[in-house]
Amino acid sequence: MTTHAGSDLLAALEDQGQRMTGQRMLLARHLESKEDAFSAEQITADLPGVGRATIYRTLKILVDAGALCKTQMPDGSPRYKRDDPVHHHHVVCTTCGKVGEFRHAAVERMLRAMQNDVSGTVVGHRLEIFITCDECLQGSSTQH
Amino acid sequence: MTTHAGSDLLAALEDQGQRMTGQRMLLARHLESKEDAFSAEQITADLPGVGRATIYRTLKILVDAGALCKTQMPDGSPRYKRDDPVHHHHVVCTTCGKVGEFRHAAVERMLRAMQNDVSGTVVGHRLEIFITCDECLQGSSTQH
DNA sequence: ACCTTATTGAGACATAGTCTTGACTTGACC
DNA sequence: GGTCAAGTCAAGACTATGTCTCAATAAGGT
Repeated sequence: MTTHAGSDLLAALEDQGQRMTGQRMLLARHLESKEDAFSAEQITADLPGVGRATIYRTLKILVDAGALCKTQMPDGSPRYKRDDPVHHHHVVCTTCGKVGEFRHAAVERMLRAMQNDVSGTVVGHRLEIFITCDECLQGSSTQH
Repeated sequence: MTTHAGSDLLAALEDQGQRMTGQRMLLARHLESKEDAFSAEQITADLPGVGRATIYRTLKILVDAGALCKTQMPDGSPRYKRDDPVHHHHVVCTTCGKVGEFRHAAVERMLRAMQNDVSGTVVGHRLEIFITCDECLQGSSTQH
């Protein structure tokens, strides 16, 4: 067994048949420490020793492998986040940028209904819910 | 009345209290002629006489005014499209890039259910359905 | 230890914008 | 019709998010 204890990200890379390089281990370790959603650029700033191309390349591999989720802010700018690999959607706070997950039966039901309604074959979807989270609501009300 | 016959886009700009400049009229007239979704960059190529910044600025104004819709391809690249101003979502063919609209009770029902489920206040959402449209399906099957 | 092959970093290139600045228009007021 | 402030313009610098190429390096199987 070549499992790297506690790192699902490294495991995901291995599963993809990728080589374990120093940069990837650095990156994986760094991402494990991130609780919140982050931009690729943040990571390049955090890890000046790792090239930009490598970071973008590795993020892409991890997204494709399902070990990382990519979501988009209301303005379209992308954010990455470690997430449950099971299918879900994102709740994004437009104020603080925090990203949460949700699964809701109504969503899946809606998507099934959709399939019968559109002409052509549904191959995917994207759903994001934008909110102002409780913390940000409190923050703005105390500033009154 | 200063209505510009047949141009809801110009009307939208006026409603926003924007000045009617030559560039904006050119742009509006050009957009009226577009049936399908387009990228901002296409427009800059179509109208070499109008500056890039002006085009991006005006598109943004039109999107904010609800006269134009902005949607995103699966890879995140944005497309603009003239659309019904009533609330709807987009069906995007991942093969030919054609963008259609749809409205479905299940979607709105789902969003209402959502409201009660997330912590915070829902301020918006984004939903795109990716399909392979009938034409593209036929095209690929005949190539077999 | 060796050798093949994947991976890396640097930097060019592409796309989608935003921002600044000095010049030019609009449109409102006379 | 002329004046003038404020809004708008084009050019071009700058940012973010990627992708691609290429020469140099490092993994990892044997």
